[in-house]
Amino acid sequence: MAYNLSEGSLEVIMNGGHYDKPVMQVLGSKKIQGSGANERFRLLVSDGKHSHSFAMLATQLNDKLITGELSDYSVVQIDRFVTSILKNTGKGEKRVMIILDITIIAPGTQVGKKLGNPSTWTEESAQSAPAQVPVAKPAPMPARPMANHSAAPALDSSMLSSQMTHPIASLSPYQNKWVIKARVMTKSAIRTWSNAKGEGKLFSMDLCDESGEIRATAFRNECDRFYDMIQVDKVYYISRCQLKTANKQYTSIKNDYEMTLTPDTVIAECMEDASCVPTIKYEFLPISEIANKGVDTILDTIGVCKMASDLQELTARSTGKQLKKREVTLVDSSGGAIALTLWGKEAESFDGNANPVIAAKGARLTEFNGSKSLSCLASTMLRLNPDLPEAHKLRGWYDNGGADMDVVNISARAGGYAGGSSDWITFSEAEEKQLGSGNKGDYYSLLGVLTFTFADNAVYKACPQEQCNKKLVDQENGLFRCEKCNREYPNYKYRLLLGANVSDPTGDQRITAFSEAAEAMLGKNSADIGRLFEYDKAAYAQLFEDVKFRTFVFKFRTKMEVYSDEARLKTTVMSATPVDYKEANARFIKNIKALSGVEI
DNA sequence: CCCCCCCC
Repeated sequence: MAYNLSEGSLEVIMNGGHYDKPVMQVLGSKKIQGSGANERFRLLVSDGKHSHSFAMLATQLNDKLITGELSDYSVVQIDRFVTSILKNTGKGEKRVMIILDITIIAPGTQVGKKLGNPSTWTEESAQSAPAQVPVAKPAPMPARPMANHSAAPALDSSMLSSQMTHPIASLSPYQNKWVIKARVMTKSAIRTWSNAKGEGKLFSMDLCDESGEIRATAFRNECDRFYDMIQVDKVYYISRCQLKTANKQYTSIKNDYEMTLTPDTVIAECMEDASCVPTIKYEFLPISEIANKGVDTILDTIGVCKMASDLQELTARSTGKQLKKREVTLVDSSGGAIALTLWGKEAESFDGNANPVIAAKGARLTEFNGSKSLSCLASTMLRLNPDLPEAHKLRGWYDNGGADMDVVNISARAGGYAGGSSDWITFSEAEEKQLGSGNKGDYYSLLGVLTFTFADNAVYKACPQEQCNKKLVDQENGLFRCEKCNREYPNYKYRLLLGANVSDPTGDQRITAFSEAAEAMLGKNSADIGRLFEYDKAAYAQLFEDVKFRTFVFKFRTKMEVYSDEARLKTTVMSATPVDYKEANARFIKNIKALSGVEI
């Protein structure tokens, strides 16, 4: 089969002209920076006449390279691209093409060879080539910042066309003459800080265009100057910011750099058609797949708000700060449900009565008591009933039976059956990970055998008050005293405090189980066990014999505690459930697959 | 220059 490359298109593009949907061949690719989500690739392309490694792949197309879909020798149609002039490359100006959209006409394996005999395109060939189109220059900027530092009028936006702006993906600290045309995806509230280095205030915003995204932060004066002007979803021309390397630790924005607004920064709203600038880019993860992600992952998801809690007010233990939160439960057609925690004003104003669709960008995955949920950060963007295809699809699904669908709640609390949301580990793994050594205590699940129970003193007379489970002191006069309530009662309730040993193939652990967990293991409630203890010592002893060597799925909380100068792990049973062997086998098979790479 | 993002 013959492939028609757009011969001569490269020349036109390198001279700053436009060529509609050129067909080129990919001859090579090279990673030029970043890793993971921040990788960026350069392509060696040929139009059959010339070849040149001036093409950069917009990051959203990286997958095509990584998956091999876009391989060497592929013939592609470049559906959309922008060019940008890079300065300070050591050789003066250098034009690059950023590929925004691509159609693979023929895979590399099918083409299998270099087409034609392209010569390497050089600056010299540029000069010798007829200048068919005037070279687009970066937009003219005012020579100096406006004296009054007013933001808006400094730029005559009519002088700018999208052709004269720079793609966000091309920005770097080595080049300062640029104008971007970008949409504000998110804008934070103003925050103040005070530390050893000083104090101040700031807000940040996340910007995007066709080529990529970037975070911009405004401090102190710039914070005052731009905060009111910047509106989410609007498109602005922005220039003269300082670029620096982004600290990936604090953002999920896909860019190696971030920008800081300076006294010279100019921002003007784009008043013309800005439909070419994309709106927020989501990478929605189906809710059922969120459980597979690691804690602290920042992710996007969309779901219908099935339930919303009341507004809760609480005090942060660490900072003493007053907090307001509301927990909403999101469901989607993947059959998953997850809790999303809203904070502050967002929590206050939220109304879940009409079961809105919620799109969340940049929520953080957290884990508590072994179950996962999402939490909003200051930078998380929530949209209610957004005009997105995914949202309309979900609405239709929910209103036509989805509301009644059985869902697996990833955020189900421990104590009940947690729906298999957290992995089982072994005692040796718990030790390796030094679980329990932190301040907060750690939670883990484990498949283990109860090898010994300390039956003596496993049952005690507890304060009859519902919330108080304190052990009572027998006054020997028919009354029982609770030290905690500072009262005497004629009655009591039985509670359990069961010490036991649990073993698994890698080790064993002394554990403590309180009433609910102990009842689950012993298969009798505390009151019945209390009666046996009083009236049928043999049956009581037998109960603790019978439970020995039974296997449970334990959920533990473990924490290092010091008893008379000796550090010891205190491990409490949060829940103990009988083994569902079908589910257990599914876990083991999954592990074997993961470890061996062998399909079973 | 922030980088905290909370709680059960």
